Amino acid sequence: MNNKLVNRAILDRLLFFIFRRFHHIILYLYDILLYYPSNFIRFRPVIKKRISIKDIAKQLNISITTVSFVINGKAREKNISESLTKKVLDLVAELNYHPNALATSLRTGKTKIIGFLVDDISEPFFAGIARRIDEIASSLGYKILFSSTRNDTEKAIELLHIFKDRHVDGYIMALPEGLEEEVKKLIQTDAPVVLFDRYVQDVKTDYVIIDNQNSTYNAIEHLIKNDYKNIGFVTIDTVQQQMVDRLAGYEKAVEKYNLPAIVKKINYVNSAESIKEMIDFFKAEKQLDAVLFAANYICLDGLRTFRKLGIQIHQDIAVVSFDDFEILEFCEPPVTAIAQPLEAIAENIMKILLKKLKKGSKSAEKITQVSLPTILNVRGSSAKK
Amino acid sequence: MNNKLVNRAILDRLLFFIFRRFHHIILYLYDILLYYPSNFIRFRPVIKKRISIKDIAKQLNISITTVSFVINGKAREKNISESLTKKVLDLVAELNYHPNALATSLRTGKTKIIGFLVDDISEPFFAGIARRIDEIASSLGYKILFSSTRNDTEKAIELLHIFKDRHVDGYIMALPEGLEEEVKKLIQTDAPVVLFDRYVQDVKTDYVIIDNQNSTYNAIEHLIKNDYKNIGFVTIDTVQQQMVDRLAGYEKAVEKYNLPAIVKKINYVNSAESIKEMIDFFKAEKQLDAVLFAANYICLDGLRTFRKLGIQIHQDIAVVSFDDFEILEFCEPPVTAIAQPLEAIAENIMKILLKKLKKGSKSAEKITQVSLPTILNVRGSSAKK
DNA sequence: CTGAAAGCGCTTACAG
DNA sequence: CTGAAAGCGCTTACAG
Repeated sequence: MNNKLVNRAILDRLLFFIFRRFHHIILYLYDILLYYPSNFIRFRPVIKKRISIKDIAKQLNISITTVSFVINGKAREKNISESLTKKVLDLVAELNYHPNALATSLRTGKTKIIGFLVDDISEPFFAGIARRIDEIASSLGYKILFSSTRNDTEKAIELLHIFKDRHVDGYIMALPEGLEEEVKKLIQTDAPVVLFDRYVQDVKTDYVIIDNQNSTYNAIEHLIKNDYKNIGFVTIDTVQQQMVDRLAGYEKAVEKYNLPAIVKKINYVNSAESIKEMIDFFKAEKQLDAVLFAANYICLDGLRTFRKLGIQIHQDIAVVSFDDFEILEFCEPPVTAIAQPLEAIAENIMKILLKKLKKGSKSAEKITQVSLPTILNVRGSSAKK
Repeated sequence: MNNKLVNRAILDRLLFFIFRRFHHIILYLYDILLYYPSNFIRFRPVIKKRISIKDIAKQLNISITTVSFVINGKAREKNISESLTKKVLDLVAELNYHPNALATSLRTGKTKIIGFLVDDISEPFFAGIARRIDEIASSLGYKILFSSTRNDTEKAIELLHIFKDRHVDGYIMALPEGLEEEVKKLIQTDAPVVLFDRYVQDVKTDYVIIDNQNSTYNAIEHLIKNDYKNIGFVTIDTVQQQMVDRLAGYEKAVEKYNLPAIVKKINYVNSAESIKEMIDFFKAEKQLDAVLFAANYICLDGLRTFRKLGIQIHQDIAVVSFDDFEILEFCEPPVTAIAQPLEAIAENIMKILLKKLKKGSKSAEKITQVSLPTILNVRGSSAKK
């Protein structure tokens, strides 16, 4: 019964008062006693505790320094004998020891965590990027912490701060509106940041986008070659650079071929409102023989509009979608689409980020800005008249 | 020039040899000097360093203990005077101090990170759950670390270990095949684990699933009420409990109404192979007037099969899909579907997990197993003959 | 070739 | 009502 009361706290106090200078030595002896209790006195069962570098060192009677070096693959560099190295590695394997990542992080300042911030992780495009980024990151020992801003600037700023507090090593984000200044500040602290999907002329940083202007230009040229002459362009009313660029590509193409520019800029609130606006648009512009929808959700609403108006794809109007998604394959006929190269986008993001991560936070690095080509998946909806 | 060389390392050494016992006091003086260099000697600009609890304490001339208590809202509890509390909070706000989450985690053993493990984060169902879980978690100070197993058992086990090494506070997972033993081990260590989507009879743990059996039962009953008499069921050949339950619901329904059970179990490898098998099936079973596809990807392949065979939805065969997804709305006519309640699933997962997180890791807790009802979205594909 | 010890930035049991 | 100090589990500059 009394043995139970002999716990570390009480022992500590006693030892402290007996002889302060030998505190550590005595504690050490006490530890031995804890580890091999049966050799000394009857003791309550040893509590299973997470094994640490100290335990490894103790069992081999060497210092934790040596253990640390071996574990971190610095055995050769630090001239640690092969036999000792092997002993350490064997024990590590035997005890299934894994270093505490938290302690390592606190010490080194690196967490091997990357923050991933997008509007909504459940959007297929972002979810697709997330999966691919995670795959590359995981293979290199990094993990992804994600969050969705849900188009809320306040929330986005807060999330950025949370990432910072948690010491993420790097940031990947589809820049939310209103976060330009925060991101600038972040970049000034030498934090590795890679943007994708959107970019802002004003924010000088690394990013990976697609070549929006040429994508729409090529799509429109494809329609023109298939004899379409009244080609509409449905987009949203925004200053977002990628949407501006898509429109510019359209305008460039129709101008070059001397065709009329028929543009509808939806004041996007939600799907229902958007459909209403499109109904008016398509009713007013009966001469249209083709249309390009500037993004997946716009195209979705466009297809819904066609249903309501009884408009037949291809038969009544040729259709091209910016962004490719499964539904397009199931339309009758299937819809031609500009596809974003998810794989390439993810790879480029990670390539840039990892380069920055490796370099350490020395500033004055070069900025890498990548613009990737898209693929035009030609289907029945844009076939020759 | 020489001033530049007066760096902390050298000073440390000197101090160390001069008088070891006063080391700390001297260092403290040195710190003052660092902070107010202009008062003493010409010094290079102070390096901007991350502000810590120490800095707050030093500036107010109080102990870090007090600062810590105030920051953690224990001021009242620890009887710290209101005026001092205010002083601390003011300085914290002024200096924009944020505690280092890493240090807190190392000390407390809590990371406020939840590990989220699924087959593929880019699948709409998982991505949808991910977003909702993140929202609830974020509002409570937790963050989500995710990874995709890609149906690789080895990888899944590794990922689980990585989560463990990173000390996630809890786990949410759609149990991958072959991970039963690992998860059992995890649960034995009192780690909070909540499964969803799948479950295994054998693994006693908390989970949130949907009521698979009743879902298919109701859907079949719906078809029967609309006069369908030869109802097929297309599923995959698997022992996964949720698929077994879906089949059971079907079988129960046709048995009750004395109808034939016409079941196709696909040996699922990929979409192309699956379509091949379905083509054979539908060619052989011409008498079918309705079919229920047991999951979204099966339904997708079913729809592709219909295209190839020129089978018209509803006109030739009534269709119901287990899982609702956007494409179904765009079919002609739109397809009836059993919809999983994403919101409710996410909420239940988090409710259970948070309860376990709060309790601390005392074992002998009750196990919560939730089975949620689904919604049958009735559309044109299953209308009366 | 190896080890003692400081320190990353917190929390908290004690002491007064 | 407040503080000194140990300790979470690592890494690494020094010392020998």
